Amino acid sequence: MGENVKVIAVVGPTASGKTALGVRLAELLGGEVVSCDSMQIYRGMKIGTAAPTEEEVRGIPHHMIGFCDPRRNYSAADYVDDASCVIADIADRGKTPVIVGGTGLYLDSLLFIGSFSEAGEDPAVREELFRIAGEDGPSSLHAMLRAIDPEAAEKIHENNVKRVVRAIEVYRLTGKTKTEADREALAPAPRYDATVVTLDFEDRATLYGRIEKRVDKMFADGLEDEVRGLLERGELPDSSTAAQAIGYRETAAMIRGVIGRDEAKELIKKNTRNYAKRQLTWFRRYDGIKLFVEDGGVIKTADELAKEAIERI
RNA sequence: GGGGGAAUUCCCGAGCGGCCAAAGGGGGCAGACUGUAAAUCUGUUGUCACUGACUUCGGUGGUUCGAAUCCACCUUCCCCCA
Repeated sequence: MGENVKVIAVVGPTASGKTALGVRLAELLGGEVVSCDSMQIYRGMKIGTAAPTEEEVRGIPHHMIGFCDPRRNYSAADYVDDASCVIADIADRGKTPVIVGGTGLYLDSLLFIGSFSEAGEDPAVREELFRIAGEDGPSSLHAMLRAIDPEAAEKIHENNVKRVVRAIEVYRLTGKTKTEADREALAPAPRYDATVVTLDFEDRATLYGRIEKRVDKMFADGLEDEVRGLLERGELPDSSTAAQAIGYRETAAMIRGVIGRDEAKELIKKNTRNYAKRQLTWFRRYDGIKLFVEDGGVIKTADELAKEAIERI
């Protein structure tokens, strides 16, 4: 994987039309799609993650979708390892990798962070640290971090227990502070020659309307059955990353009778809106090509967007 | 027809004479993000000429140095008796 491998990345909030644009770009450029989505990774989670369908794919090969057991907790580091191989392979065959997805951390990791530190994960350490936070309060845990890595403590809010835990975990595992480990892991140069195309909306209400429609469609397409199946096969344990996915956690709660159907639907819509907002915030920092999906209130087609993008590459 | 209760900032909801532009929650908006990331967390949310001023707590009029808080009437809603 040389730095001169050219890739194009299509990013944007959920329901912005990334899939169609990605496919169209792949058609126009002679490429294959590499998904960058932390939940489409998992097997058997098609409807709720809006994974591209047979019809949407239009014969373009798609990678990094539906291959991981949902009981397994995939990570950003796993993604970089796997996606790098896929991209190298596509490039070797003389085709253009088109990265399509909405998971900011995965995209950053793949495109801009050289490598991860050698510090993996240790469930036992995490459990212990979470216990401390639970019993003595988040500030105690944060104080622990401050003692070993003041710089990280400065950056991480004490209430953000997950991150405080990770920072201490890195130290426990490697003897190096998180700050040191991250510094070492940063590569001097990005690993690809990447062009990032960011999708956005002039009017947020348009996006929200699309989200609403998409969620209704998911239910109509059988989201409930999909989730029930996962639950019955024991493939969606509460502790799994997959069980955190929007649409799945609410539907699971509905199936268990914790919330009603309408409530579940509304919750999914709201959570998806909030998620879309976070994605927008993340993607705003990228340089590259910014495309608005609408033009004076009219939604552009994938073809129009693709041509606009190619012109500006 | 009679009796009782309630109207609070986008929503729910506390406040019951000064410390109230008004707790808390929800929602919205903005931000952070290096192995859980569709996760996790932070800030902000009446207006402005913003360490201060101005307009808000159903409406009108009172009481008071001072009212979202007390009184009168009006409007709307809820409950009980008929």
